[in-house]
Amino acid sequence: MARDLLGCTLYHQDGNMVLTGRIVETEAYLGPLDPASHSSHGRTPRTWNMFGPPGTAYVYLIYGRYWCLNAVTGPDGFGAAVLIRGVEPLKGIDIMRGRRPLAKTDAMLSNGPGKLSAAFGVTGKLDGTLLTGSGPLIIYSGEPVPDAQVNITPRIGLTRAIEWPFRFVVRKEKTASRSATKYPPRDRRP
DNA sequence: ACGCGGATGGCCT
DNA sequence: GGCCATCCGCGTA
Repeated sequence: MARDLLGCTLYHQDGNMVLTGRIVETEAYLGPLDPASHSSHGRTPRTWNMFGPPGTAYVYLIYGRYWCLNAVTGPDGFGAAVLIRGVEPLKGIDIMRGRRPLAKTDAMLSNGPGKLSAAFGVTGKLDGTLLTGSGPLIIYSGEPVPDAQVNITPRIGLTRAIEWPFRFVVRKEKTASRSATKYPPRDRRP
């Protein structure tokens, strides 16, 4: 699912504003047996919606400042999700600029999980909403990204299971998050 | 390009 | 009390 979410569209209707972007970087969290997954500590108040049905948004606060958006991908009650790590801004760029005035380029508006949430206005209010329906936050299919354009690397920012190759990046994307060039391209299959 | 440190607050033991 | 799926600015090259 992390692989196939590349190229999909992130859509957010925020009041009377519409923001969209193309997903260019994702990270997989495999559920309770994945030591880096929030779900590995069981269903707690914070991780409640990570155990929801597939298509649920799991939005959590990290380091007290930044919201991170995940799409639940596992079966209801299982606790697998994909972190959306990078988006190429498409619509509503002026709104995003107003929210992230320090961004030097359009790409830097949303090339990171905390950045894209800030640019799109995604907060904990959207935790638990359905991404596959007609709600304010939607992910829908877009132009598929061919395998030749997909890099697979270890995940980023973790303290456990850091070598697992579950990060997926559209190659040569300026909107990939930090450390996009840190890891060389690998086999396209984990 | 890369590494470091500070900000900052909720969650879990 | 100790994490943390982060970001930014500043230092060194």
